[in-house]
Amino acid sequence: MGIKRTKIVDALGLTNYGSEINVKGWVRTKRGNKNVSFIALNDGSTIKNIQLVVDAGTIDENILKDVTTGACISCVGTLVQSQGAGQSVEVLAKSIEIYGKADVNEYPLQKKGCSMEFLREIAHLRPRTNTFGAVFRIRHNMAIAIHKFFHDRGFFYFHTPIITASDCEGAGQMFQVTTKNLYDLKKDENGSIIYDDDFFGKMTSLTVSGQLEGELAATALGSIYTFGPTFRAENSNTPRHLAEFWMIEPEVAFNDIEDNMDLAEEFIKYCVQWALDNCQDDLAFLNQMIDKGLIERLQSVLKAPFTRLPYTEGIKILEEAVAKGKKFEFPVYWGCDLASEHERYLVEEHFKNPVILTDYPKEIKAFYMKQNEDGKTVRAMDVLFPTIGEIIGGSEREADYDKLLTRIQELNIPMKDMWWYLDTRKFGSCPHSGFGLGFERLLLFVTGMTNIRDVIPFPRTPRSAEF
RNA sequence: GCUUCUUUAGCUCAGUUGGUUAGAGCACAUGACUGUUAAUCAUGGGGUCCUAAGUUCAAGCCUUAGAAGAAGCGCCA
Repeated sequence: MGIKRTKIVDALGLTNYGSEINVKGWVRTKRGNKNVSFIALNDGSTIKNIQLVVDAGTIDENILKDVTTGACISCVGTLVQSQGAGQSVEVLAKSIEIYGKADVNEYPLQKKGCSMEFLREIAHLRPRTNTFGAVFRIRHNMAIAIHKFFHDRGFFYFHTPIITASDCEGAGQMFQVTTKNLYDLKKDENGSIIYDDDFFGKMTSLTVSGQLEGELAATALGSIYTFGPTFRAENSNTPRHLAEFWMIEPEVAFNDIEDNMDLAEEFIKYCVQWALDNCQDDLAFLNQMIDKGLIERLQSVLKAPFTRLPYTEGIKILEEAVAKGKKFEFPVYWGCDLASEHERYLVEEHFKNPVILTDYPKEIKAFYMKQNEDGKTVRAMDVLFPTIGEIIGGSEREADYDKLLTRIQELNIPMKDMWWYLDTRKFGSCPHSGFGLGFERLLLFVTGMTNIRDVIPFPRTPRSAEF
């Protein structure tokens, strides 16, 4: 053929009508009559298809009959202005080469009407759909936005380990990592498994958070962020949980809780703005097909500051709501952990705006959070979004060695896992803050998808690790 | 893990009080149409009604158990 391939995203912007062009991609639909056929071709470079026009007799019938939905083809033709209404540019086909046929009786993707559940069962093919093409292009763009946001502000991308020997990183259940023969486990006299001969010589697991190591980096490089896979072995069956997900965890020396909130809010707004600026076609599609209010909701998040509210004030609002007759399944009182119905009331009914809740009772938050002077609360912050709930959890960290040690001992956290973490407070301790943002939860918000299994290419959830 | 719901054609679904041969749209095949936009129109093929046991003269429909999926909740990001 000899003509260099043009990506469809570029071809659609060309105006040098009459010149020869080569496009390659997967057939979405073919339609027409005995005089002319129309082929909608997509190569993933954009959600838009390019239309190939085949005049009768131009292309061998035997080739044309293999141009079916799902087939992969290469087409050389003339770039022309479209006579039809749906597009401005199209390709008048001169020759078509079939790269890969797709048997119409076996190819599972339909032109319309597939449920998200069905597409999950064919996750190896679902990126070829409009919806998942859009989602995964946006996913890429969000990853780029995240790196650009932090890089532009002098943060360093820091790689924390995926395999860890500490079992106290968070409250989450962990996946164990071992090369031991599980059919023949050696045990000591107490029945405990002996790990001396395991690969690392001790029990190891997949990380549930890079935060503790991230803090080590922040106390050296100043401002860092992590962005990597994270694993939780919780038996969580919800549209907001994955066993394997990606998390972004910035950690900044000398930031207090206010700086931390500023960073979180600026960060989320930057990502949303990036999507609006760089993913217009994909967002327009999702806005039309998945969620009619998507673009408007994205724009509205950018307009107003997030509502910032101490936990104690939040409890007051909830108690007032109960007094006025609002019914909650779980009781509201100072000290209670907020259930999602409580969070949703604050975000979706009371404020109708993203809410950053701060200063939670220390009993319901992690050991490393900085204790307030009141002796009761800690400088935690949760960023709560409509429908998806907690999108960010973070805090100012406890910088005082004695306070942190006391808290660790109160909670019976083993020192063998904590000595190196405590050293950051022992040697040149500094105030610092950070947070964790669930990448897929951000994507839920940005794409309007409602199930987290549909914003990651190959979801891992309880009883599901296919592909 | 708890609660609820769902499972019928390749896909999305309907199926009345238990009653004779289980339906529709899309997809697919064939045909029609001189430019279609999820093309349209006509005709046609296509079924382990999730699995097992039970009740009944008779079960897609009722009962019990199981499986898979989803939603709500808990845990959290």
